[in-house]
Amino acid sequence: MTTERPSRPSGPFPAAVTVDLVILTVREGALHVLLIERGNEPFRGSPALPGGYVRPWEGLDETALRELREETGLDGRRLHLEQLRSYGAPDRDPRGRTVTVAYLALGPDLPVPVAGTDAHAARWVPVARALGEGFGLAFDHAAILADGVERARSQLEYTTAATAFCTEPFTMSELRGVYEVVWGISLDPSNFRRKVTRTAGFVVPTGERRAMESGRPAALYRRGPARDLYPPLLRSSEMTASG
Amino acid sequence: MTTERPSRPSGPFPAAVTVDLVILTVREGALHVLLIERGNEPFRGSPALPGGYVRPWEGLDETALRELREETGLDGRRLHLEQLRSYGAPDRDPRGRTVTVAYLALGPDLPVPVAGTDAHAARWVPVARALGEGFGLAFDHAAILADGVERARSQLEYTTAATAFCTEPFTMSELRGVYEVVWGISLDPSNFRRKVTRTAGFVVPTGERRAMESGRPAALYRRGPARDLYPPLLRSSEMTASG
DNA sequence: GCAAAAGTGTTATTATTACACCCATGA
DNA sequence: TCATGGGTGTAATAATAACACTTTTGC
Repeated sequence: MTTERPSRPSGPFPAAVTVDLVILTVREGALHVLLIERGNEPFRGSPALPGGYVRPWEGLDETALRELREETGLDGRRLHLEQLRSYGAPDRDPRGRTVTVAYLALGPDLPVPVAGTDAHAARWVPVARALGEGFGLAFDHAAILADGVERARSQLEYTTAATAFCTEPFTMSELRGVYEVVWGISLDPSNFRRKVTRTAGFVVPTGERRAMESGRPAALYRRGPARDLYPPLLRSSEMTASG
Repeated sequence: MTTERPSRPSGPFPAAVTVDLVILTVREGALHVLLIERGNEPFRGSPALPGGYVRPWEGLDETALRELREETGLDGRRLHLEQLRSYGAPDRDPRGRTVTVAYLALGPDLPVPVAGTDAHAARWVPVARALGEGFGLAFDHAAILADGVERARSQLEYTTAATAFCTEPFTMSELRGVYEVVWGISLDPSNFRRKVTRTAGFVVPTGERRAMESGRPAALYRRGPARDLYPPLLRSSEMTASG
């Protein structure tokens, strides 16, 4: 709280606070989200975003990190993890008033959540399907997921977050593929390369090369220290929509 | 909530949920924030962001709108109002666990909060002072305010939010002044004008003019329908720092 | 050699920047 | 007429977009 309002009877009332995670990755040429299957009512059996209650002694970020570790076995400090926004419609949970703080995590194609301690039926689902008709995401999770995807798209414009989707070391094609998959458009390879390599600190070449299935071997890169992109890499300027 | 975790005893525990408002305006050539003076412990007598408890039947946006109306007497639907982010450090309120959802409101130089029903000692404070040494904002409100200011700066780059600071109708100078005050830099008047007028829907000319203290009368404009700026008006590209 | 993908170069277009200069008004 | 912003024009620079072309691999 922060401001009492003695003149108006509106003191604190108990609410449950949770953290839900929108964990995105790029797999098989499509954006995927990590979903679990609910084991309890309400929405028993429905797919849902992983998440859980904030514990009394935890900060919100801490809860997000813990949930991420529990659900995926991954160290959140090595992923892109940021608070997305909060959702608190009074009827969002039929059991009672809950407010959830959503977090967005971006990571490379993780070895499927099996490492998690209690990864109950966690699985990767293409975002297009999870947001499609009749998929039936629990609660308001479809809206949260949609917001998360939009945030991810925007992050690709102004930050180096795309590298979070790549397993190091990665090729320029792989990085470009992230943009293409997340934005759903095609980018001109040569213009993309120029943009990335000329942005100081976006990627650093390892000097190594990797042979591809076919064609000339590609140079390998790692994430650079830069976090922000200037100038940004705007999707509306669609470099090239060469299907 | 969303995910129970039967294997781990971590059920819901009561937390108070509040909404705090970062209400910004431009006055006398400086960015100001609306602060109240706390009447109760803790931080009794300290300046703080206006805010209050979320009521049982309210959504978060509703609470923000209600608080805005109560504190300033203004209709939030006519201001730029958006969720900023949430803060939930376990020790942020000594009375107990609270999570606050901060909102950012941008408005023209409001007729000082007197209209509010219970505007207890609400006043405009220059942001530079509120964030300065020894000002003593309650709770973690200094961090929230800093985040709000940074968000506002960023919004000016990518959206037409700057018009929210202007009283209609406004002149090009007034709009430019908003950018200069919020960003703390000087902009080249002619380049700024070109940028604004060439962005479809940013502003619409009224056809009227207003005589200034000195010099040629300035054309008047109103907010246009556009919400996003493309291309953006980036502050790093500092048009001109002719300060 | 051929296909395929990496990578380089070149040009046209657009956006940004800097700044010169004219316009309309009050004093 | 002068001082003071408002407002227009223009040229240099930088970024983007489109696309031709060369390189290096596997087969």
